[in-house]
Amino acid sequence: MGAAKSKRVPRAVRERQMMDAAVRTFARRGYRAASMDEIAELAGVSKPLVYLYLNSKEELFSAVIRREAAALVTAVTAAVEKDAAADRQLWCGLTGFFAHTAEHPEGWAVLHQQARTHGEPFAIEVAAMRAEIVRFVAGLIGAAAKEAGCAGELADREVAGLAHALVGAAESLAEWANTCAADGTSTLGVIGERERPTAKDAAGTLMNFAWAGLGRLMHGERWTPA
Amino acid sequence: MGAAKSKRVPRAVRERQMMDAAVRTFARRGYRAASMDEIAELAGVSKPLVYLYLNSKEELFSAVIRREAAALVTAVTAAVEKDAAADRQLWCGLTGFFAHTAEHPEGWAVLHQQARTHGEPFAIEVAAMRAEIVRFVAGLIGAAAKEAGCAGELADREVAGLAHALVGAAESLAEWANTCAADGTSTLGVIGERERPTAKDAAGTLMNFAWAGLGRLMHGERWTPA
Amino acid sequence: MGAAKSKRVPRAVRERQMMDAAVRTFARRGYRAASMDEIAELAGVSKPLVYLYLNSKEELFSAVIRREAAALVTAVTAAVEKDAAADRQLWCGLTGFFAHTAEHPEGWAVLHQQARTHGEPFAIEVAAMRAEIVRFVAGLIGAAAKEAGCAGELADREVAGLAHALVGAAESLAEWANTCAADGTSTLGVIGERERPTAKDAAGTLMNFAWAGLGRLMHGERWTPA
Amino acid sequence: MGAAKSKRVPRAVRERQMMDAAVRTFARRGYRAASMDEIAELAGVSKPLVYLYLNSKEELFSAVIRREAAALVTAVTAAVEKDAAADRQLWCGLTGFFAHTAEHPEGWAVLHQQARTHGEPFAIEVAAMRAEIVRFVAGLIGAAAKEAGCAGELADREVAGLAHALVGAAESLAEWANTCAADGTSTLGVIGERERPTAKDAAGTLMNFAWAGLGRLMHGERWTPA
DNA sequence: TATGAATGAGGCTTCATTCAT
DNA sequence: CATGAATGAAGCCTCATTCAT
Repeated sequence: MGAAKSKRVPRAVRERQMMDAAVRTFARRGYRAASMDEIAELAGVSKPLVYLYLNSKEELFSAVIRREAAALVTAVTAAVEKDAAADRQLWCGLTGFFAHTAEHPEGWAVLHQQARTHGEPFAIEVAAMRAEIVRFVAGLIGAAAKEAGCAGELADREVAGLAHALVGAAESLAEWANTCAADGTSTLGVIGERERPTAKDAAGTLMNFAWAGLGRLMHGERWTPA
Repeated sequence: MGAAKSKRVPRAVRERQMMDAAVRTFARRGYRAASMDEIAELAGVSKPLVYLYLNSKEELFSAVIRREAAALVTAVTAAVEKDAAADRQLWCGLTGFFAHTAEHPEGWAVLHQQARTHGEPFAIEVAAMRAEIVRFVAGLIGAAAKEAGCAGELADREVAGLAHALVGAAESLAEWANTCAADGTSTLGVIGERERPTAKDAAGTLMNFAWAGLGRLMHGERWTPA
Repeated sequence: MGAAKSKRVPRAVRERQMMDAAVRTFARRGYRAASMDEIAELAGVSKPLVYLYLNSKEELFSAVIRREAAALVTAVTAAVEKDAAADRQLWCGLTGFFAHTAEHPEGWAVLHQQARTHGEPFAIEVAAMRAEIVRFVAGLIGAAAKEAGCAGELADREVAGLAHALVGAAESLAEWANTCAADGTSTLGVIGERERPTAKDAAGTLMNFAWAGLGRLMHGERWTPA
Repeated sequence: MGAAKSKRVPRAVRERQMMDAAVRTFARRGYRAASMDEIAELAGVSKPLVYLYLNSKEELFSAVIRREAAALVTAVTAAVEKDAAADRQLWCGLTGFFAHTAEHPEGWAVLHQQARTHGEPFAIEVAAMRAEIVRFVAGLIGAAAKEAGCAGELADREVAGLAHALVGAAESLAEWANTCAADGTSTLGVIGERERPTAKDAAGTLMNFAWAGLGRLMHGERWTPA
């Protein structure tokens, strides 16, 4: 299983191997159910070495979260074209987001499902990353409003709420996509759609879903129950 | 502790007490970290009685999920006005959803955070409930399209994607609202807004966010990257 | 080994069995080297039961110390004749002390060797017991001085030092006696004397050693280096 | 950390550094709780080097005991004036003993507290040292008896018991003194006196306590319970 | 002379689960 | 209907010790 049994590996490499194994295991089993034994075996090392390098299950999880969060933020940031129009930037970011979560489903699972479920010490790290992204999106919405010459129509608070909803929808779509994609053994895919959307499809769906609506909002057209 | 020590209680009542305790405990600690000891104590009974009535931790969790899922579906279903217009129906459903998740945050936490995080046996039950809701929403979108006389503009697949995004956004908002509402000690609420939105506010935000965009879509106005 | 396998024993009894096993094991191996496994086996129960009743190794050790300290103080206290002369009281106390430590060598070993060696939480309990005894002895010395009509000759501080030395000598003799008495396998007994002194012998030795000297001190005869 | 990292140090020096670190660590933590890691770090070397030079934890501890025991015996021996009167010799020896234990509290702690607590292999080495000292003291008592012209009054066995008690009292005083001297944070010092006695004070206390009594004994005056 | 890399073994603790009453 | 007594299995973590350089 784990890597071919190669002895005497430099620390940095071993640490990466261990964290890879940890991401996988935490994603598959959840924080509590994942055992250090399993992680060590998957990494192809003995348990004491994991402790020597990463100190404890908690610190290991924390390190994993930080690494995956940084990778995600980097991917999204790198995907946007800096000087494009706001809608273009948002589309780029979403595409980057969906592409990254599709390529690293286990990292995304750890961030989205596990970290938020297991108490403050971890949730805070994820919340910080999420807040960064929400701020970025809110900035784009605000910029778009200005570009459209209707800054006054949207209160800051409203912009924040919309950004939150957008990010939430994106997260939800990403998880849904990954659930569909799981190998054929999963019974979950059976319910609902089957084919996994590409990153561009997902981004397009979301842009259509939201951006168009934002356009109306910016022109003061609001939906009201009555 | 838990309930006042009253002996000789009929089975149905005892079972409800146990499941209430279980919901609370699972929501607070997560599936793995919740101990049968804690659940039994919180329910005010001895552990063997829990096993006598609910057989095992797994079955107990399963029963909890089914109960909470049914309650949520019932609440949402009951909230819609059967013969109203599609947008009105959607708004009603969303309002009912946000109201129920706000009144039963622990049930919602178990459904949304715990059940999906802990392997197939449980996730399937939640996925089924979610699929039911998604179908309902998709039906509304389709109906709205028909009402607007533009059925042909939206492919079924597109409708399903939009329904998914809408449900995802709603779930995200619901969780966010509950996180805000947690007692002041939570550091998570600090990031982003502070005041918890009412159910109607949340539903309105989402309708504005999505419905308006849907309107455009139905008229064939699509957003494209180029 | 451990007691004949008797199931379903009331808690109080089981707790005593466990503590007996613990005293034995701690005395034999020392606090750190004693394993909960060994204690449980010696007590004839499973390890979880030990934890259920006594919570942790630390608490178990603490409980053992308290029990043994109380037993020793009780034994010494019970041995003195309340209204006798001071020297008689001291002799009685010493006899009781030597008799108790001889009958409970493992308890004494835990108090004298283990508890003082393993950090404050435990050492404090023993120090408290020891202080109680030292105060008692100091009181007797003071009383004797008064009886002899020479209260002024001995400063309080001097009395305390003497009491300390006397208690220390008694402890040392008790340990020495127990070391001698250890079964034939011990190589320690070979060095020095062989026959174990009786409690009365030991008390007599100490009275002769110290009391007679105190007599001189009380009359102002002091030893000086020059 | 420990010493400044100086490479290529001759073996003898390195060994001393290691044993110094070991004494300190064993005194602070106890034999079992002391880890080879901590010792190596405190010595400023890598763990394999410790094993290369000292083979195992057990041998290291043994070496430490031998070194400290030899140092103590040497100090006591060197302190006595060879041709002085017996009482003078005893006083000198006690003074030397208290001075040495005060200057090397960690070595004394290892000898007195740790070595005797951890099984035969180590206890024997300490017992041997102790026996040597006891014989020396017994010799002095015998000599004193002869000097006083009353050799017949004291049986050999009685002399041995008295020597034991005297040594025990001295040990007890030494430990008590070191306990007092520990930094102000120790709660143990609070019980009993506060100021640490000098070596000469301690020796004087003991001489007064014991020697005077011995004088009486030598003249046939015995204390009897009745 | 000296060390970074690595592990087998074992200890403390907890938990889901079952008897016997 | 209800429980006090009890345990097998497993998890986290640490340690003394060695290998290859």
